[in-house]
Amino acid sequence: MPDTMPTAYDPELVEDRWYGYWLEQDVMRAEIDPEREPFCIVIPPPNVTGTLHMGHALDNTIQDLLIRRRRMQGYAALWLPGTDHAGIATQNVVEKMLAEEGRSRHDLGRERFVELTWQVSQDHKSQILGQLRRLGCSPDWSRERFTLDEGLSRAVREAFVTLYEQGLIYRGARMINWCPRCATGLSDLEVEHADEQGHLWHIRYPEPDGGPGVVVATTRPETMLGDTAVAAHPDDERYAGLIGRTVILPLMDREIPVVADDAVDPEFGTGAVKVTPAHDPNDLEIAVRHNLPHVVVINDDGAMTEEAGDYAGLSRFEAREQIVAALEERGLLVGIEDYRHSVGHCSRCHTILEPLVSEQWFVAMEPLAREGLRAVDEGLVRFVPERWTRVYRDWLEDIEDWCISRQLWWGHALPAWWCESCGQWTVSRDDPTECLACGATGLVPSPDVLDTWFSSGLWPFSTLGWPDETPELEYWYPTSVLVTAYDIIFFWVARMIMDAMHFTGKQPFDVVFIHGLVRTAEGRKMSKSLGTGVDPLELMDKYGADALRFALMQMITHGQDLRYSEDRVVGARNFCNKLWNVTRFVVMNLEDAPDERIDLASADLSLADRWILSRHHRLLALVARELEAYNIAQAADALYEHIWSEFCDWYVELAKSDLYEPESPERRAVVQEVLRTVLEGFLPAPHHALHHRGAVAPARRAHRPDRPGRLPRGRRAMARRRGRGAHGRVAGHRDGASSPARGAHTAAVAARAGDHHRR
RNA sequence: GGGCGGAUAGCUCAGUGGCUAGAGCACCUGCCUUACACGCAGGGGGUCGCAGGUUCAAGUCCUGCUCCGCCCA
Repeated sequence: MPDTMPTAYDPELVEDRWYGYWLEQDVMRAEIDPEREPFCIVIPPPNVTGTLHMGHALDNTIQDLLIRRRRMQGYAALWLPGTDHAGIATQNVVEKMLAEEGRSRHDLGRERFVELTWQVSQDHKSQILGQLRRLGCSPDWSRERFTLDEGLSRAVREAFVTLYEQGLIYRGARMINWCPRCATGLSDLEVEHADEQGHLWHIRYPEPDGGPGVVVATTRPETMLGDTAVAAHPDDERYAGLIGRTVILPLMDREIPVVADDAVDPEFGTGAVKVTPAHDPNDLEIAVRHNLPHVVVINDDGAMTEEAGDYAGLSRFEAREQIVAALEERGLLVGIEDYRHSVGHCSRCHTILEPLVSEQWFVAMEPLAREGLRAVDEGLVRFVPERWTRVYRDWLEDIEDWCISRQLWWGHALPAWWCESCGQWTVSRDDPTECLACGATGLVPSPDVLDTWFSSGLWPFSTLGWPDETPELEYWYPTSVLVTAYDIIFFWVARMIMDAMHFTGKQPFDVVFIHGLVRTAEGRKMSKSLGTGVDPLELMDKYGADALRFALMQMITHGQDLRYSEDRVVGARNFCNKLWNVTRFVVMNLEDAPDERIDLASADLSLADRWILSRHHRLLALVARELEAYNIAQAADALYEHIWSEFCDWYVELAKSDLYEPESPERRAVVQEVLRTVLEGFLPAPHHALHHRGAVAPARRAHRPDRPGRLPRGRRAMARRRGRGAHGRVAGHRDGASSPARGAHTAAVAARAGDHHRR
């Protein structure tokens, strides 16, 4: 046996092979079973924008740990895999590909662009799923979903139409964030604010009679062309005399009023501000209060409109330069100061956004937010760590309506049709042939698609068959745990909770386990474009999937970002090697052990025997407790400590004399029994290896019911011995984790240990 | 401006009022001892961010402050 076990652990020899074996044995499939308790995790669907990064490796390692543990405990444990079409993100990826060839999406046209994006996304999807397999993940592959597949698209329509019928989706002209490059509206969440060094330009707006007028300060002089007023605080004595009078808007020679408004901060700039209702949300509010007209001077594409007079057609940046120059020439530029201010950028392409008034579709969030708050208030959803509850709550308590329409090509079509006859919208579950308002035919489908997060919000129940009342939904929903990073609490977690409460009347999951982001050793963000990304595939090739997984598990802190360094994976790989070798040692020394187990409770135990058994039971209890509390790193560290420092360094060393020169055959047999008992505690597989030397039928032990009231749990053979494949053939068991090959060293060790204690 | 998190060994981090504050990595010394050199035995290394307070006892609880990071507006 030892001659077929190399002295150094070699993941390549076992990982693929065992994954294939699990597939062959169908151990990942979850089936509805009224005799068992359901347990369900739906995967946070990776975006089909590319391949998996370290964050995914972390997220999915945790999920695999949780699902394997429950599977081994006898639950009907479903881990539902899938991917997200990721609307704007994927569209951007494909547009960048085209840009490299000097083409744009418009060169292809909508139909061909969407076709291309399908190809690209399918390509990414298969890579992603392959990476999950490489990582050793054990979802039920037969239930894989994609946000754009037929069933989920139907769920999206159902949700949209229902909200519309309930008056919670409406269409209207509102000021929204507009990305001139993507040429679409965005939600508030898709805006990335960054402090940038800019200028505060002080511009004089003279009085019609040539009087000095007022000096306003602005960071965006190009918008002045659309000014329809100047405003000052009502208590600001500097401008008391000007309120109610007019000034001349330079360059446009338009007479505009000076108004008093509480919203003006007297401390900012000169205390007088220009009012551009069409291009600034705060100015729009002032305009509403003072009944001011709107003048649109910047277009959808970021160029100046006809309303911009001499500047029409220029880009907003060129216009700024020329306007500043023109003002200076006319002596109206009173001063320029350096000024750091926050600028909104498109979270996908980083273009500076324009606030524009635009006709879009919105979800009225307030009623939904109330339901979302109820979910946490009543304890239906529990955040782990608990402090994220407040982050979630604060956002919901102060929520704005959600702009859900996107002027993109990649995504779910908005189920709305425009009637050219009466100008009304028809919103419908099925493609309508005539206008619901006037009955006219010739409806024009909306060209818009939905915000990608609209479909993600339905994910926990749409993947289980909603809106149909499927057996899966009935059995596994609400799901058990959601595992995700804190950066998508608003985008995704909150919306899932609100949608679930609204559409299903139940929480989408009982627990949200929030983890941090994987950062570089220096604490920087990992990013492919910055060259700071680390490819999990490369690490797995170098050290094995288990080493990566165990390293990640050890690094998990509650909600803290974790700093990755390769040293950690090396350490975990060494631990894998330790496990391999102690297994080797035990296997070698149990060649002649009897199949009959010794009852340690009545055996004549040495001090060392009693010590290690006591430490071992303490470890099993500790791991179980830590995992129930989602203290994954603590569980991993406890295992590491116990296996290495207690079992290997002390017990195995002490056992050698009893094995090599025993006082009596009985003594030797007892030590052998202790060795296998402890080893099985964290590595169930040797159980088989030790008992299948001869002709013992694997099935007998594999199906040993080891807990009354539960269905039999399988045990996995240690079938790595070449030429003895039969020993590893354990048919029909449902245990997907107990192989020393992969699961054993990471998730399954922890899961197994915890499970052991539960019995 | 509001909120959250962090500050403990050179680095990354545990530490849930109670023994001499721990681990991994790194470093130093000695070992290829028949499970493992991806290893073994041993060693050095700390003003627990600062200042107060509570307590028989504080890295841990309270107050204030400093610095770093993140989120929101």
